[in-house]
Amino acid sequence: MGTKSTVTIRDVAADVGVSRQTVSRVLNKGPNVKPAVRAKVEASIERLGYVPNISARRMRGSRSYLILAINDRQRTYDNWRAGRGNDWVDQMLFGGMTECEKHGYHMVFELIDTEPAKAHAQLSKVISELRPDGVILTPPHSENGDLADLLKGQGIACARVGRREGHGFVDVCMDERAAGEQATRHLADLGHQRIAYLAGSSEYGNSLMRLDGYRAILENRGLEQREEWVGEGAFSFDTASKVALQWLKSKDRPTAIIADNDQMAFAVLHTVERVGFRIPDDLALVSFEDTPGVRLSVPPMTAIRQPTAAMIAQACEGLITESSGIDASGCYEMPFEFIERDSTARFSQD
Amino acid sequence: MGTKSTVTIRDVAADVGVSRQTVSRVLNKGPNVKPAVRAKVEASIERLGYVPNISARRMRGSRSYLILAINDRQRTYDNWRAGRGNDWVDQMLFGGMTECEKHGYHMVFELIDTEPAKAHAQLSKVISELRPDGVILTPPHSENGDLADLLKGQGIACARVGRREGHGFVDVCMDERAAGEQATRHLADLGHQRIAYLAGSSEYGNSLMRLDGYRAILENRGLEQREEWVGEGAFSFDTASKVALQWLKSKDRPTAIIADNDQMAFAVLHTVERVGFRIPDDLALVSFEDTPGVRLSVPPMTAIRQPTAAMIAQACEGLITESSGIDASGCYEMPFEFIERDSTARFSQD
DNA sequence: CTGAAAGCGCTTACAG
DNA sequence: CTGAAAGCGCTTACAG
Repeated sequence: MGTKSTVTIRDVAADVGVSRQTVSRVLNKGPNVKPAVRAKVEASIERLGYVPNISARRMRGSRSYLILAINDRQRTYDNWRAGRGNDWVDQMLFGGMTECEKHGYHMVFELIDTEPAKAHAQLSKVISELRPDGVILTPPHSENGDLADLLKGQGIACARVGRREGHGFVDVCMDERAAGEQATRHLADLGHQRIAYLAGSSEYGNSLMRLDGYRAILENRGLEQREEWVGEGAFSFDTASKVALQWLKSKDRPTAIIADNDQMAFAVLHTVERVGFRIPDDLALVSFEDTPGVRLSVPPMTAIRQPTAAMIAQACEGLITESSGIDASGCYEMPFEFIERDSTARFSQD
Repeated sequence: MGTKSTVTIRDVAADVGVSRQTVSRVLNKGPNVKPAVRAKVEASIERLGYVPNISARRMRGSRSYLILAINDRQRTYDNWRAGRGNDWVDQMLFGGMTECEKHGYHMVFELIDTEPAKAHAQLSKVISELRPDGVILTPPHSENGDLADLLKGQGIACARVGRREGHGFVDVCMDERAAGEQATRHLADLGHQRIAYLAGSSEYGNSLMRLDGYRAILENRGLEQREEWVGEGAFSFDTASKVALQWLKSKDRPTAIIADNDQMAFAVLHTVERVGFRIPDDLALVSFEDTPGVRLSVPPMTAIRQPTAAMIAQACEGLITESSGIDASGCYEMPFEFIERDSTARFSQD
């Protein structure tokens, strides 16, 4: 029905015999429409196949029905080019599009540069062009205060992934500390006594929180803590390989390693192979991202799974609520998953 | 600069002391502006930080600067949920966003259902809302004539992935036959004489073309062709496993298998492991998609890599050209890549 | 080469 | 509860 060239609010108004404003009120679920009139308008909309034009809506109106999700250009391109199969973007879209659709919104995904000055200019440009109702910032842009200020200055709601302040922002995160605890507890429960932690970067707040969780469990279970069992892997394959090699060659070597991201977990995997050990028999391994490669590795890895889709969905919901004038700022902590696979097993003193 | 609340064309006009139409002409690179005036306007735009509002542009104007890319909802959700790491969507975005950005366009990605009636209604809705200048249809929607008609009926340019007709459409594809030839030639060059082909579905045109390429090389090289060496794997892991098992258990078994997609290639990998053979020593294997998992498998697989990003970029370019009133319809065949990894090796009669 | 007028399809105050 | 008017920021004919 109604695939005629273009049905406008005017056609519906004429069809029902009311003014355009009345149709607009029905569309926007406004008050002050007699139920009978509302019903007639709704019927006409259905029959004519009328769909509001988003561009027109946002001209005079205040809402654009657009949520803009921003990722870092460099990292995203690197991933795409490498075809590494990191599914961060997919999970963002999954969560974001699903949520937006529920509310009649559309998600637009854009990339901006890491470099602060460029990032500012590019974000400024895209919000001027698109005038989204809300913007989602992911790391590292979620850490950039200028960007957040720009958005707030233009009256655009802003969600930040991986932040936890709230205060005017829709912040979404996961409980990193609990994730660190979970990984460590799992290994302790399996009987491991010498558990090493391959950290990403001490500048990365979330890394620190996970590490806190690790330490808390070690403390709690009375397991040995050694400074050299906390390594700096710099989120890099090569650096992580070196650290892992050192650990594996040491006597009293760790029997389990927790890696702060998948890249480093793969480094451990390769290093273990190189020295002729086996996972999980000689070493248990837990990773922290659960990108697809982790499921296909040999053996498949036990991992913490970040709730990317859930975080973005929550961000969208918050942003959409905000743009209807209701305060939805705050910090939303989404539950992570822990997925046991074959890279961890009971430690057997042989 | 110019992060004031909102700079409009009016501000620029006032700043330079010309009319809004003149500014509009400069913006749209129209003729009939004195170079000196053009320069002054451009300088003012730069200084004021003016950025055209896309919604306003598409109201009176004919262009929306939006390209809509449509994927199948079911398949996309399945992939996302499974976290299988299929990077189709990523490659679409990679090619599409890069190209759109060059032309000042934005890409919007949307999902519609497979079921024809729903697909029609959903596409109709989203184009009414967004009024994109062009729409990219991917399989299976690219095969749906109704959808193409809907778009053309509304005067929206349409690109189709995997079609080759042209005729009013911007069709993009890869040379499937040549890909089939390439995979087969590679194996023949390595000395394989008994090469089997694990086909997807005979209803899928691209499958048939690849198969043609396979047969052509066999013919050309004088290699044995057996009917039972062309198996129907239905693009499914389980079905493909059965076919592969039968092949591997037969005497005079094939020494190489070409699989029509990665799912089936993985099935072969697992089956080989199950019967105690090794790849590439006992069997060479080539796959046809090169999703990320293929690079992480043990061993990494030799594969044809579909030019997804290039196809979508080409589709965007064609669509943008069309929307400026120039005919860009036709069939664009993009080059595929062939990536040799460790699942193929010289056949040694031992 | 440049500008005054009209209008795209909606929503926002403002009357009634 | 409903409608007549104005206007969002642009571009499109149409004059000059």
